[in-house]
Amino acid sequence: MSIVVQHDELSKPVYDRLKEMIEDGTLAPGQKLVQEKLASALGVSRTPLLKALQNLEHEMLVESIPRRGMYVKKISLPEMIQVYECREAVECMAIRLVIDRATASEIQRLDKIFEPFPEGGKISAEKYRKADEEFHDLIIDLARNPILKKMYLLSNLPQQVYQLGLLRPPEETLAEHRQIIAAVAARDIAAADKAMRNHITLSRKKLVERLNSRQQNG
Amino acid sequence: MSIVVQHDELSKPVYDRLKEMIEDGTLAPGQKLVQEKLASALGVSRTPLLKALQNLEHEMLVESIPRRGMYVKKISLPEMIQVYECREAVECMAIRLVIDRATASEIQRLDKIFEPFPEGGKISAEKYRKADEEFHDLIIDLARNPILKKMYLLSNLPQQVYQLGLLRPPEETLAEHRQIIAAVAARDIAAADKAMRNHITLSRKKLVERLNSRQQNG
DNA sequence: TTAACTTATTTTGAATACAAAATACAAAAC
DNA sequence: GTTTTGTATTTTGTATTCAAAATAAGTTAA
Repeated sequence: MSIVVQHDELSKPVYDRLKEMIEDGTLAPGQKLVQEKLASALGVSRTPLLKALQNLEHEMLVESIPRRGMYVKKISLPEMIQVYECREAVECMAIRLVIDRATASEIQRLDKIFEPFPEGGKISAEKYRKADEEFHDLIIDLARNPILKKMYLLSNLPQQVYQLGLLRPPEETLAEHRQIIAAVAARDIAAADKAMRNHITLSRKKLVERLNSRQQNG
Repeated sequence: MSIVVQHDELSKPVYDRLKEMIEDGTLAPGQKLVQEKLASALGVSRTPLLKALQNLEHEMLVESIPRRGMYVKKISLPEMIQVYECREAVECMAIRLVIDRATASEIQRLDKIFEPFPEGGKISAEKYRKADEEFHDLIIDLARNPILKKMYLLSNLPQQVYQLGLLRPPEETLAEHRQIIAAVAARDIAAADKAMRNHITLSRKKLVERLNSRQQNG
């Protein structure tokens, strides 16, 4: 018998806390993270803090400039477009794997996520944002590929998009989500790929438009 | 005027050296990496070594078990299959971006890689392996998406496959490479996606076969 | 007033020190 | 002979210290 006891590392809770603080804006994009100050604020030494910061750097939530310091990542519009291209890569593959591996009841779970949003009904932006996140997260989980999930986390920055307001109205994307689910339920890989690709591409195009108009104006 | 001097960090050369040692087998898969010993062998302290090891952990070349130690990653067959699924995700997207962004002369560079291997001629396994690597690397570069490239590096473990011998004979994959290039040259996204997906899927299927037969036998 | 140079302070990167946990080893019990 | 228990050693994770580089502040010269 082997009962392995999960062992604590100080850098783990520090990592979690920092991630929270970045996501809720306590640590603002572009802000410098002075190690000594952050460490003492969190009640730890620089060693575990640094490990946590390095993890966040790999997830692109923090940016390090050698000998200068670490900063909360401020994502640019071109980078955001790149992120959406990555999401297209990861999620279109994920949906294929879901079709291959998910049971009927697991696919039903996808459907249930959007039950609270009936056709034509009024939609709460915050609730819908959470449902959207849950939907994409569940797809990755049902794909049952931990490495792909790691990649997904790497392209999981679009919370920053949501903080600027939704890219597209829920009424528009809700229908797309339902199309994806229908294709998965029918185990139709080509249709699911197409629906997912369309869903992500449309959002990306919004970003491209914004980039172009910004370049023309100023 | 501002001349920014590239500043050295000790962890960088340590990282490079460790990566080499893992890839050439000096550090064998499964081997424990005792920090003090490795550090003194490399002539540095544990601090920069640890940073290098953490980077390698993120690239899945090293595995860390908290409080126990760090080990050279020993990739399993199921994981290798997952890697190929990730490659399908990343490279199928990359080929789309290449069609969108690469110039004609850049596409020619893809073609030149396989010039040394004429139809029906004898093929050196080692030379072909390098050409194959160069081909996939160039596709990622021509996709001009740094984040996607980061993902690609994460799924770039298949050197370990090559060390066990080629998965499929060069004669077989050479034709597939040429199909991909032709589709890109014709700027045919659907054909390129299909050719790339086919190319990677066939290799993956070999791995699945191997996994299944191993489960049956022992 | 602005610019350039000096000096002081802060901050990073690396080395060292230390405590807690894991491992290895040896003696004792079965 | 095998298993268990207690002890010594090793190794990790964290804290601290230190030197070098970057930043900020202050001073002098144009």
